[in-house]
Amino acid sequence: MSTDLRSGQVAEAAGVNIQTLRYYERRGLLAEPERSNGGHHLYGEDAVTALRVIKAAQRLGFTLEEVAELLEAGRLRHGRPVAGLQDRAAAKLAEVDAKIADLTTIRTVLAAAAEAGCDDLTVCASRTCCPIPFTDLAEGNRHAGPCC
Amino acid sequence: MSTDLRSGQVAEAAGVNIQTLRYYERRGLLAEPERSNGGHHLYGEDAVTALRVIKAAQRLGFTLEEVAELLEAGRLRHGRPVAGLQDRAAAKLAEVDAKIADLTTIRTVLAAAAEAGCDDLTVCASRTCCPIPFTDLAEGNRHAGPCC
DNA sequence: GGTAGACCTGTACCCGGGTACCGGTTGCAG
DNA sequence: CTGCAACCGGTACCCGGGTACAGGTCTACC
Repeated sequence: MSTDLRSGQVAEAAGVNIQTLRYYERRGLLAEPERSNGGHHLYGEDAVTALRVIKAAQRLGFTLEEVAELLEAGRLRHGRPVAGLQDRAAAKLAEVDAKIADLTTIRTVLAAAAEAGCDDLTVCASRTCCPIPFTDLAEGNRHAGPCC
Repeated sequence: MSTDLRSGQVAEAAGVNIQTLRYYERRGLLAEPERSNGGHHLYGEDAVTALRVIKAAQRLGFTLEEVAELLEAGRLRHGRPVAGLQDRAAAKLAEVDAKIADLTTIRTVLAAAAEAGCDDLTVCASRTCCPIPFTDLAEGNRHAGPCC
């Protein structure tokens, strides 16, 4: 019933490079499929789904390592509850929120810089009228508002 | 008048690693300073400021290469207007906005996944009730809302 | 059964942004 | 004047996420 796909077809269908497919297999994100007599990989439809899942998780902000854990957890979870998708999604949600907040700060600063007509960073850095909070930004502070 | 600082002191003051200091010099982000007879770098206070500027720009989302261009542009600009900080800040602002929008989408999806009680990605991917839009996400689509 | 094109494995390289190690000077305090 | 920390340049390595290339094999179609 598995509609025997070749690697090129799978890669194509999922929109990834063949090398990437191989790479995911090496990293354990994708199960090694059946082989033809000659050693060619023979995938089922589910491989395409799996790739899409990986890509989706990646876009949700998970690293490949996290994706691997997530899939592994899913595979093992049968019955007993492993700290699974739910918890991790919640944690990732917090991360994403933090990142959004951070970018929002940055947005504010950039907008201020654009509006204030800053033109040269090195000059701005020594003028008190510049809205860029160099020191705070350098230290990676959140919630750093314009200084003046 | 330059309060002759040594590399360790500069690095310390700016909160970076000495190797990083060297690295920035190699990349042309930082002017090579005076040297002592023995070849030790002798920095002025301005080096610390320069480092802070670099770090700030980096946190605003500029790559080191962009920072280098920005500084270069500032240095050359004297008089005639080069496409300087202003334009780039505006462009970067757009990028940041796009990134925020993207993350917001992701946030929505993660929240939905958490709420729907998804537990296993591979299982979810084949159930229509899962709110994760695998296909859309895989293709990197913006504005991909929950599918059901 | 020949041949084009897809596929195989293995290894090496790319990017950005650093960081680490090494063996050899310098600077400064005691 | 000695000893030790700090510094020097150069090179090599790290991370994450791939991508490329070489040289050999398989499949499918004519």
